[in-house]
Amino acid sequence: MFIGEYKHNIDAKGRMAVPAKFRQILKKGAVVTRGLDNCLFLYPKDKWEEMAQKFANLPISQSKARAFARHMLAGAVQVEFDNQGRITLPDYLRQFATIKKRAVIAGLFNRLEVWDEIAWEKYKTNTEKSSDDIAESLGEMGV
Amino acid sequence: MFIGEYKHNIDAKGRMAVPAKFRQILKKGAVVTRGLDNCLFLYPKDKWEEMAQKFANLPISQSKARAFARHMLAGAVQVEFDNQGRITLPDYLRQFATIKKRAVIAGLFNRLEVWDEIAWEKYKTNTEKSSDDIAESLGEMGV
DNA sequence: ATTAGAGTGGTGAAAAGTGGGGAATTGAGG
DNA sequence: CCTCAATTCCCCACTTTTCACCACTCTAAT
Repeated sequence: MFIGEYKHNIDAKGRMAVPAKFRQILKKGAVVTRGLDNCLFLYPKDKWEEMAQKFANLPISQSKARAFARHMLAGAVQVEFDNQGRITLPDYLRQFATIKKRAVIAGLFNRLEVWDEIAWEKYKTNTEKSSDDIAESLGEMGV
Repeated sequence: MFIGEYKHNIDAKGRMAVPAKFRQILKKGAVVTRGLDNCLFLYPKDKWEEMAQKFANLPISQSKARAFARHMLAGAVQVEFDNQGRITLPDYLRQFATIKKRAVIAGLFNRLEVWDEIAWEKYKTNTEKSSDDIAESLGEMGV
């Protein structure tokens, strides 16, 4: 599955190389969508459909649920690989994540996340400061 | 299992020799990740997957859970041994643990820890002074 | 003293990442 | 229906990094 942290460039045409070790998994199809914390989520197609099903089944009566479903579902695109193992990220997704040139790809087990490099560094320093909190939370999460 | 303390060098390419007596255990695969107190954790693959499964299933909707999953999962890499019994530590992990050249490998029963030598010495002197106090607190945790 | 195992360092070939050019496609205007 | 421009996509070429392999040193044990 997906783990690790990779720094890649995005060229003028919005193309981004996917780490080689993940291409095999994504070969059957991949879906990118708006994620949380201003990053993009990239799912293998089958995993995506499973998630989409969950979002679609959220109670339609609650406005928060509707907003979340729209966020995740309406922003999704299926992406294809070129011969160099790159995918093209549409403008509106790059803008959403404020990705200019340097991007970070993070493996989160069953999905990849795509971050603007600076945003990623900021997020890390912010959350590492509270790493004690996080460690304490281990108990709460049953780890 | 893993016990003991070893001082090894890391070369310009980020390669570090793993103590020979542990290689057999890690032969089937090993995963390094950001640990706590600014050191790295090294787990046998099967042990790690067990943990990763828990991280991956944390609720995606809670920001604390996302932060923790990113710390542990995005910080992880599967490492392979070369013919000399070395593993390569990626830049971002060496930076995280502030490891330059001299590293300490410590056996913690079911995991190995990798420390920058100086950080390790500091940590030891700090905790040795207060180890009596620590021992007192352990009682509260049922040790 | 010799040998075997462990740790360290360097070198060359292969793979991965990056950038750009040209053909094919699409869509609008004549 | 045809032409032209704009965009997309595919392919080629270059650069950088990674990985596998080889060689040396040091320690320890026979």
